[in-house]
Amino acid sequence: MIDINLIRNSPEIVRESQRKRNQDEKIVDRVLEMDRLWRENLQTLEKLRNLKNRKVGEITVKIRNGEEVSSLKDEVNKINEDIEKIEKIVEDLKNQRDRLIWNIPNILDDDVPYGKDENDNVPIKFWGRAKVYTEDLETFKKDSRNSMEYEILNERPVSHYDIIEKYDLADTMRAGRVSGSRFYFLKRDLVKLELSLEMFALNSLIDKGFVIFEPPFMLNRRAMEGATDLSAFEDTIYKIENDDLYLIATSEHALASYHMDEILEEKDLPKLYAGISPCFRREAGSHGKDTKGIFRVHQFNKIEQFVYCHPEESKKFHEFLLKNAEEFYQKLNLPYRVINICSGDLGNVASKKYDIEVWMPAQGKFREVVSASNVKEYQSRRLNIRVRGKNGNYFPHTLNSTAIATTRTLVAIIENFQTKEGIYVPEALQKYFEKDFIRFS
RNA sequence: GCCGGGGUGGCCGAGCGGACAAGGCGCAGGCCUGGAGAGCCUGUUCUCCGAAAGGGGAGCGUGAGUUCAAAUCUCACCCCCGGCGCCA
Repeated sequence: MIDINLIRNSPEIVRESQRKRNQDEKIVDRVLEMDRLWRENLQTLEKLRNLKNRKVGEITVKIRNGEEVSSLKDEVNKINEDIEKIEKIVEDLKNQRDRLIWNIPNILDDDVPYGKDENDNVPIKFWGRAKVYTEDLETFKKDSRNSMEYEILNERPVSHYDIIEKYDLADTMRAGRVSGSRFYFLKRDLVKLELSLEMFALNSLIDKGFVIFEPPFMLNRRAMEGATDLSAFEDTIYKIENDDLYLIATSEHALASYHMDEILEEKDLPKLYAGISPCFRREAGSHGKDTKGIFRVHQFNKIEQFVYCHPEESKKFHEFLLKNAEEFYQKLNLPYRVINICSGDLGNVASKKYDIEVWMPAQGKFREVVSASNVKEYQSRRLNIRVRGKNGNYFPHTLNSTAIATTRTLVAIIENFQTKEGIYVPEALQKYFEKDFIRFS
């Protein structure tokens, strides 16, 4: 949620942000109008309540003195009728205003490049040596801005889907029967490889000073609404029937609402949290995309970084989170690029976002594995999380970033490290996996 | 799930129909001091009007109700503690 005072005092900033996001800027004027009407009526209401309070005070005094009060009672009853009427109007106006504000996306950071859609995202960093099938070379050179080393493959690597089905490392057919499409049974070595990824990421984050959490996998409506936005409720979030509960789509949701309605102490900032949890996503509106295998699924496990910090430090921590995530992929030796998400492709909650995309040699594309967002005070306002400051309380900034999303990283490993005989296990995972190779049999 | 006990400000805690939610702790500012401490004063949630000084309104787990008046009474729901039951 953005600050109503920002809309009141600098509506042009909000309009500009809306324009760059390709979103309605007239909403700003509707908010201002509702706000004006609300304040007008609130004034009237408060004057009436003040009058009533004074009358009730008179009654108190008179009763003490044993005087007659029935005419005063009648007066108060009359005022109460007026109060009741105008209370409804005020409440209604405030709800209308707040619903509008609630739906305004976060104000864009100055660093966000202008763009219409994902094609305008700006690659800013490249790392590693990619394996590129000859037919993909042109795409690769374009997408890597000619800034990455590569080696040519004369044969296209086998898709992760074919490998996991053929060697029984996962079963999506039976999962389809018992749960539906986009579900999977992970099996055999892939289960252990996933656990190795998780241990690797958790231990690294502990070393960097993060406190690790396994959060609740369901949240109530208030917490979920504070952590997400309305479009997430429609496209992403699973609702539990008969209960006020919603399945988290990432542990970010739980870690953001962890401090809901609290006032934090300045000396306790920054708070570096890491969550490990399954992520449940409806994937509504993604029909036809990545329908096979485990790349885009309704349920996967993820280790997430989350930070609460002083507003002046969020820029710094955004880079910190990205650096941590990059380190994981470097240690896994997976070639990647970092992109700065453009205004038209940015989600409502983020003010600025980086994605890490790993080169997938079987798909011949860079694919998203990490998303790192600076949310600034958008979530802390919605969740009513404040920091006690010397000159009054303020809203902390929150940030989140994937550390490792297991299924997508498994896909990256299968695509990048396969041979005819099996899959090489990245060195960083070997001490957890206890083998260096998954042999096809 | 059942039977008790409870939910008050940043924290502790009194109030259990009537005048500003007592008191304490913590924190911030001021006075005092050579400096600190002690002591004294003010402030410590949200919100509206106001340039400010200042003034108003709301707020006692949540929501409804009774009353001129509700932290206080009634009802429903949520959460915490204890006991019983069930249970991986």
